[in-house]
Amino acid sequence: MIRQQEKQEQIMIAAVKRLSHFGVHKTTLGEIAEDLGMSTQALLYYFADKQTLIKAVLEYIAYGYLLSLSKHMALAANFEEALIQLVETRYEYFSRYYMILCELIDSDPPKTSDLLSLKDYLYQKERNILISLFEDAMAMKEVKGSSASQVVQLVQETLDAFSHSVNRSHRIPEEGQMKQLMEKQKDVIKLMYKGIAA
Amino acid sequence: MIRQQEKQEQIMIAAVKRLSHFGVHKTTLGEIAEDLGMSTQALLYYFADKQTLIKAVLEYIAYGYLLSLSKHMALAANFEEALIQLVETRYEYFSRYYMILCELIDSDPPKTSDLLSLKDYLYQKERNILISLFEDAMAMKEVKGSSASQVVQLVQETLDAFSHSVNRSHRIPEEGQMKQLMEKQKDVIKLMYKGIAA
DNA sequence: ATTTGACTTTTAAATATAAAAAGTCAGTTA
DNA sequence: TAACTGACTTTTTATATTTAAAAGTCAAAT
Repeated sequence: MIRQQEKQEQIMIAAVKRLSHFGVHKTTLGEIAEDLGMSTQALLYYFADKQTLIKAVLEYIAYGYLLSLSKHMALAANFEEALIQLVETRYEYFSRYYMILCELIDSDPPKTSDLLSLKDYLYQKERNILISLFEDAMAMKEVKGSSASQVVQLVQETLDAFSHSVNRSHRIPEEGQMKQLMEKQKDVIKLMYKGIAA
Repeated sequence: MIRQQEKQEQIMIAAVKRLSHFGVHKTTLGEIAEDLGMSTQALLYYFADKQTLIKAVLEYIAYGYLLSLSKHMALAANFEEALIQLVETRYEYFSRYYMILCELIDSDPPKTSDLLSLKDYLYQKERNILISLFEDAMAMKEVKGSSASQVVQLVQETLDAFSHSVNRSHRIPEEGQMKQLMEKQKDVIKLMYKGIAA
């Protein structure tokens, strides 16, 4: 029982490494297994199939993101700072796991509803964190009173829009391009913030 | 001489029709020629090759866009209205010529510098129109004093980002999806406007 | 409970083939 | 001589065929 979980974690760690370097398509179960000195079939014993493993990896990443986001948000002195932290945390995770994420987010044959619902879940969680902070900011008269969920959703969608504009044309994006994008996101967010600030 | 230009225009009109329905890849010179009751080679007499024809078509569209934009902008009572007109005019052209535009904007083998520079040209012209209006608005104390070109560029890039987020996954976007996108763009623009309003 | 060996099925990459479209050009037509 | 055609070559695109690799199954072994 205990060993089982340990092994699963080992596999996931190895999988994350491979996947974040080469993406889903260019990573085989055999390679992940080899990194751990085990056979493909042995690996399959712990994860029913590739899809299951990938789902586990994504949940692992999502969990880490939400944790990191909460931490950074907690440190922010006000809502504007929190928004900047949001952009930075998104950037960090997006560029670290770019290869995995983009293959799954904008895959041509729409992926299993499993993954879509994970995305929705993540989106929802992130929104809840932001809404809560926005409401605090309203209470503190930092921002004008308005529909928290509406404003927050717009923020999310705007950041998403910018993210989408990255990987156009299937090339691997350069580090610099990513950073530049983040700066743009910050600029827009700051301007939007001015629009809601009290 | 006169006839030459006439014929070229006829061809361009026919080309625009075909291209805006089926896009560049799915439209052949033969089809365009057939619509006009002429042979492919006859058509080739007026346009050296396909690329040249397409370039002409794009310039035609770009010209129309800038004209339409100027007209709508002139009617706007203030800068905020002008921005809304910008979103609407973009939407109109983007959805009308979607098939042509997206194939050229996000083509995998980066298209000839010809087309890229046309895009830059269009971008620049649009920016100039906006900068001029922004400066007027500054003079009228409608908006806070700030770097016109910086603000305008941010507006352009934000709208672009949203446009990019459409055609993900290569499907033909639905009318409703497009409209929804435009509404999002308006929301963001309005919020950004609040951030710059005096 | 965990792993392996021998297997089948599925998916992806590489190659070849055929068809359509693009483009050339000498020569005809008005 | 501007406008076009016919016969042609080259290029691109689509489709089928093959090949190899990866994914997945399962009875049997440890």
